[in-house]
Amino acid sequence: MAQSNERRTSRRDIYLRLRQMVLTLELAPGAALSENELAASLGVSRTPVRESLILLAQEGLVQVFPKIGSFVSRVDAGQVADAQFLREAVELSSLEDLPGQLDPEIVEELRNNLERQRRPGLDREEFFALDELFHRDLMRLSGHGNSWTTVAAAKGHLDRARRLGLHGHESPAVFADQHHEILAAITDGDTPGARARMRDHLRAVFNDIERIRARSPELFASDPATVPVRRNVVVWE
Amino acid sequence: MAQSNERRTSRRDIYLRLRQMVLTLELAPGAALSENELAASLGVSRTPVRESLILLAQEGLVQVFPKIGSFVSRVDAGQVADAQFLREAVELSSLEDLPGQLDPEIVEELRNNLERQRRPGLDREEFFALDELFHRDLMRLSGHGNSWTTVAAAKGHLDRARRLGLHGHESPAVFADQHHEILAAITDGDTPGARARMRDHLRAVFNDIERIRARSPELFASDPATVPVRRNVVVWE
DNA sequence: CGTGCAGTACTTGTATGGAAGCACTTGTCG
DNA sequence: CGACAAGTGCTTCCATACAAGTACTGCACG
Repeated sequence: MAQSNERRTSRRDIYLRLRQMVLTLELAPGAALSENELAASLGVSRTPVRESLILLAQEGLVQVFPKIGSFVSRVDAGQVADAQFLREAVELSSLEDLPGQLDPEIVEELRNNLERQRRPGLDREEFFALDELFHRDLMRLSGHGNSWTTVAAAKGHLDRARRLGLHGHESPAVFADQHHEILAAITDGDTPGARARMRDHLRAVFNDIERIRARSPELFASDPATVPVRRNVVVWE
Repeated sequence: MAQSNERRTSRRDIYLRLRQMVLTLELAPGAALSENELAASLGVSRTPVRESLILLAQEGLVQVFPKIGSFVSRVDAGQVADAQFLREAVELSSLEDLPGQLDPEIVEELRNNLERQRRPGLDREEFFALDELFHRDLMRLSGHGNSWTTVAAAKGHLDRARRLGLHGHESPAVFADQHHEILAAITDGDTPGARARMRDHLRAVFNDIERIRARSPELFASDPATVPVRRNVVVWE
């Protein structure tokens, strides 16, 4: 896209880096952040760090309590459900707008993507990256690629919950199969079938979450207005 | 909601104020902003102003060009269409999840709202505020009130376009009638009817935009990568 | 008169120093 | 021993100074 337009700036780097760390659970839900610490460890001043935290706070990925502290937000079950609803509504509606003739370039890309999803020895993050691209390209097929951006921004909590779900022995192969069926229905021109399979797929993803929530409740927010805990002294190394 | 939780902070005030000014067109699309000027006129330092602009930039309501300037973003036809798609998908899907027994409190609120929409002498901003609440409450009926927040955040461009559309002699009465029909279908338990009327309503809103775009093209972005113009020297007084 | 170049006035980005506030710790007094 | 209060150390917020970069302005020169 307008890649040359966006000048490289320290804030953008830090923002993307922190965001990735939160989404991949490298920064665990509930972890305490600190402008000073982050600034020191990232080698910049507090300003770009602080501005990044503010952006992440607007996305709901961190919580900032004035004069108290900043924390990686716990996975909120309500927000997960909201993101699920939003995503389902948008992705299913998008299927209704599929054109008669699919863009062969995107279809080719989707097929390549699917093949890579089946590659053995795929690690979790690689699979998630492919999954993200797959769903985005599906929406590009119907000309709603930009709306995927909004969905992607809103589903931070959902993504973290999914990563928790795949933390164990879950295999991504099941999801890859579902992806395959969805694409098959689309290329067959079977819109109702595509809708049904897409809905089943998204719900399957969602159902995993309740399972993991029962297993690791401490990563989820119990109360919408959670009380922040003071920084636990964690000596690393 | 958690009103007492959010402490009053200078940044939050400024952010909300600027956002309102952009959405109500008090700050016209394309207008040049300046951290220094805004800070001076708002009586604070650059910091909270700057942080607010960064947030608004993430919402797409302003554009910040490093070392060049900040500008109220022009209404982007693409973003308007994206917002329309998103909103339609979410609001229509929400209707599918309506419970058998509607919350009487919300229904009552919706009825009161409708009555006020018909009050003669209603000005534009009053109508928009009521419209906003009406659609939000509709989603609350199906338990998706939180998702409205996401939609509301994404439809900034759509809202500005709508305000342009109602700048002329348009009467909100037509929309109030449509609102009435939607609510009637819902309380009758006629979900398909509600869907159809809601879709017509949202499309009617959208169609107005193309009309106004033909009339005032300068407020719309011609090119996705618009070239910012240097601040025009406007001496006031 | 046209053209190029240096100067200037502005912009946002980053760094840094208090200001204000919260929570825990510790000492003191009943 | 228990309770209360001052102290300490941390946090984020805000203000401000400087750095880096852009675009316009006006003058000199061909």
